[in-house]
Amino acid sequence: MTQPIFKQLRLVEKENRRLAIVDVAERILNDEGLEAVTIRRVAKQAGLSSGAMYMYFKNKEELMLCMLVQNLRLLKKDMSACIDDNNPVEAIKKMGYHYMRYFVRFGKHINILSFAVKNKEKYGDLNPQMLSDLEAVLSELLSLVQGLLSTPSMSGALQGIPPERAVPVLWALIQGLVQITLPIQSTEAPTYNFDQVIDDATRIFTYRSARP
Amino acid sequence: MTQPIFKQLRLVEKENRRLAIVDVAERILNDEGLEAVTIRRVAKQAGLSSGAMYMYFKNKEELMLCMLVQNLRLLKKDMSACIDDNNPVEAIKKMGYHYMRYFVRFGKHINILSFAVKNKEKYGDLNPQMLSDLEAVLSELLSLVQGLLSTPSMSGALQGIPPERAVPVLWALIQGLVQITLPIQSTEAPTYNFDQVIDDATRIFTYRSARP
Amino acid sequence: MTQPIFKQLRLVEKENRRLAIVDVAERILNDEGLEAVTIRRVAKQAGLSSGAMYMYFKNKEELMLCMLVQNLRLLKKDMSACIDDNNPVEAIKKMGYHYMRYFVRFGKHINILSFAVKNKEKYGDLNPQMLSDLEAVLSELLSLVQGLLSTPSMSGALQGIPPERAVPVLWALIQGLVQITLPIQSTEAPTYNFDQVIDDATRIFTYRSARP
Amino acid sequence: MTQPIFKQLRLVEKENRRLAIVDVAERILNDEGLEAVTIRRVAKQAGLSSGAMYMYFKNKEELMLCMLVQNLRLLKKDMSACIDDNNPVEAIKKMGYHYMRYFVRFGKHINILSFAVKNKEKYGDLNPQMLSDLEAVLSELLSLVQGLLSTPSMSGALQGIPPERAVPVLWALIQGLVQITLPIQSTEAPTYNFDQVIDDATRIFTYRSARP
DNA sequence: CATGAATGAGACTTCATTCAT
DNA sequence: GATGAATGAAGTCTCATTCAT
Repeated sequence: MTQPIFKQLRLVEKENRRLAIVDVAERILNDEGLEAVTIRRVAKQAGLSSGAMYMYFKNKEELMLCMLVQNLRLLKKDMSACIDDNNPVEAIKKMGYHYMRYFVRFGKHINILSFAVKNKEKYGDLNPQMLSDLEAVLSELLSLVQGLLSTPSMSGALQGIPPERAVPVLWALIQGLVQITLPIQSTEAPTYNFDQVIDDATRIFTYRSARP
Repeated sequence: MTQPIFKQLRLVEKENRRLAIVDVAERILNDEGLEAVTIRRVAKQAGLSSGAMYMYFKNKEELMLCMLVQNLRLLKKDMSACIDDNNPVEAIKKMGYHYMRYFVRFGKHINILSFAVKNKEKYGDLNPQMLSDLEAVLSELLSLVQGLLSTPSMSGALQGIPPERAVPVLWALIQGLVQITLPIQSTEAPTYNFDQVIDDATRIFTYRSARP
Repeated sequence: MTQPIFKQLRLVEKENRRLAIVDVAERILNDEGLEAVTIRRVAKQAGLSSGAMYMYFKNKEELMLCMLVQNLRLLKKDMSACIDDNNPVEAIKKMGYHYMRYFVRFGKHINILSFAVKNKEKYGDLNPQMLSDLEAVLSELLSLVQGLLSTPSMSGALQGIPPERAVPVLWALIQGLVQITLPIQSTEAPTYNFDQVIDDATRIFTYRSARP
Repeated sequence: MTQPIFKQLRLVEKENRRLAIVDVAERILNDEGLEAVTIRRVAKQAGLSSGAMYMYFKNKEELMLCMLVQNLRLLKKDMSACIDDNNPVEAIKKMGYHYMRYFVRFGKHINILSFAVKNKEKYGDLNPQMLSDLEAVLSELLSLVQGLLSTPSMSGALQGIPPERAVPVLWALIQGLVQITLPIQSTEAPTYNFDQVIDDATRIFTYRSARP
């Protein structure tokens, strides 16, 4: 009867070490780019042998997936804090800002959805637990946005389009904005600026809601 | 007197072979993803030795750049055909459609802008001709969209935001839409559909212009 | 408590394998010339995959440097054994002989000094430990020669030139002798013979010391 | 009867073009180092196709050999101008200076003798004409030095050693001096200086001749 | 549990040389 | 004579992954 508890503790420790490794991997991703995220480098910086990595992740792919889920959870947490039914326009802007930060951290390197989809085809043998975690956090994110679009004050802007259908539009707008302004912003003479563009976008997008 | 003609013919042939190689590279990009686009594989599928590739492209980077420019030209051609000042909303939709096709073909794998920016820093020695070609086609594309947004019937939707500032918003929206709907669409039970989403988006985006 | 010992043993083994690889590289250098010393060939003859070479040497350059240091250490050991303050002339001859052997083994292919200088510029990231080893053994070698030239019985031959300035002259003479006699000696009908030439050289060089 | 003249002219032209190519190769050797001397690069800079190179040189090896002979001829010409029976010591210094210049130009990259010997083994099929040219110019060079050492005023320094045996000693000294001082001289804080070292060397070497 | 040596494939790239045109 | 496209081998190096210890 004591065994199960032991085992459980072991599992918890293992999960913690997993997270620690993911942290290291993320730091490398940020500091040196996607190509620098190699099993060896992560292992070394995590104080492990490269062989040991395979005790925590079946694959390099699984490590990447784990990073993705981790980051999406963070994004969800940040976005949750933005909800403000009294001022959905402002909330949208804030969400956009958090998405940008997520994008800079992670999304820049790995596209969520194409990753998920592509890998479902190729690596059908990825950890199913992790895949369902991914789906879970994704749907939570969408719910967040949908909740926002369901506030009465937004209905004007949506022009009768049901919120669940407006979600992808809003999400797409934000993602597109980030992607398009980000690389330009790092130029010497940036022609666009994220803050301004997102401001314009929300103005256009929420025209009706502004003056009900 | 015949020599120059000969040489010119040679050059034309060479250019054709370049394009053929780019075609092969693109096929691989589509079928197997970005990482599969290696000099070796392209060469083999093009029926060349890997060494011969360097007769046509100084670099792997130059090959990629060549693909990018090629695709953007196609996109511009397709978009140009959509211009319709009498019905800018419809034009936007069509452009979105073409952008989607471009994105499926190419943009999915390589982000234009981040590519351009990153490489300007790292590979200052890329074929300058090609780089200026890239800049040219990019600015032409932007002009197209800007032209569209400058039609009187659009001014309502923009709410006083000058067209040049609305361009990135529109572009971002389209790009975002494509990215977000595309991978989901290829799922077994797609929850979104590109055509519908872009329809909703234009409805929201151009609310004012619809009923002046 | 046993772990550290284990690790140490591992390190010793690794160092031994390094040396074994250097041995192989040297054999190739001797048998087939400098250009034949490629990572691939060394690896194959050492019974390794080319990839494995990079466990022992960060670079091809590091391998070369390792060979160089190894050989200079041998040279120094051999030269040290020649010191004989009572008969510096004979000592010089013996040193010349050892330098010749070193030269045949290694120096023929790679010029110490130009290697050291060139690489300090280009590869500032070479193993610093090894670079300092190189400098150490080089200065020890120079000290040896300088010590020899500082014996009172040599002062006559130097004609007031301080020993530290005579060092390069002597060294150069020996290096030049070796280089010039060696290739000719391997001809079918050698016109010069190292032993005779070095004999003549010391006679000329140390004229005064011979009859004080 | 006219044919032979034609052919002869053709041959002269061909020889001239050969020399032009050698010139180009040498420029590359000087400017960019030995590894930069590739058939392609030489061809391009000479305004030829790479294929055409093989009309003038059977091999890359033959091109190198041609460069070598060319340079030795230049060296011989320069050295010839130094002969001064009244002041052989000064003449030796000047010869050393010219050897240094030759060395910087060419010898630095390719060792005469080891080249000659090695290639006689490996490439027995090198142009025999050229090989005999090489031998000829080499022996002329040795004669020059030998002539210098045969002047009466030198006999003291040689201590009875016949001039033909002193030749390699002197040559070796010079070659060694150049090799040893040159790389150090390009350091930031050069410890040796060619002019000074050669001065010291001649002082030691010609002790007797200075004060008969 | 953990190590790290080793593999084997593959990445990009350059080169001397040949040969159809 | 001359071209330049093409080859094939070789170069250095990195990586995910496995396995004896």
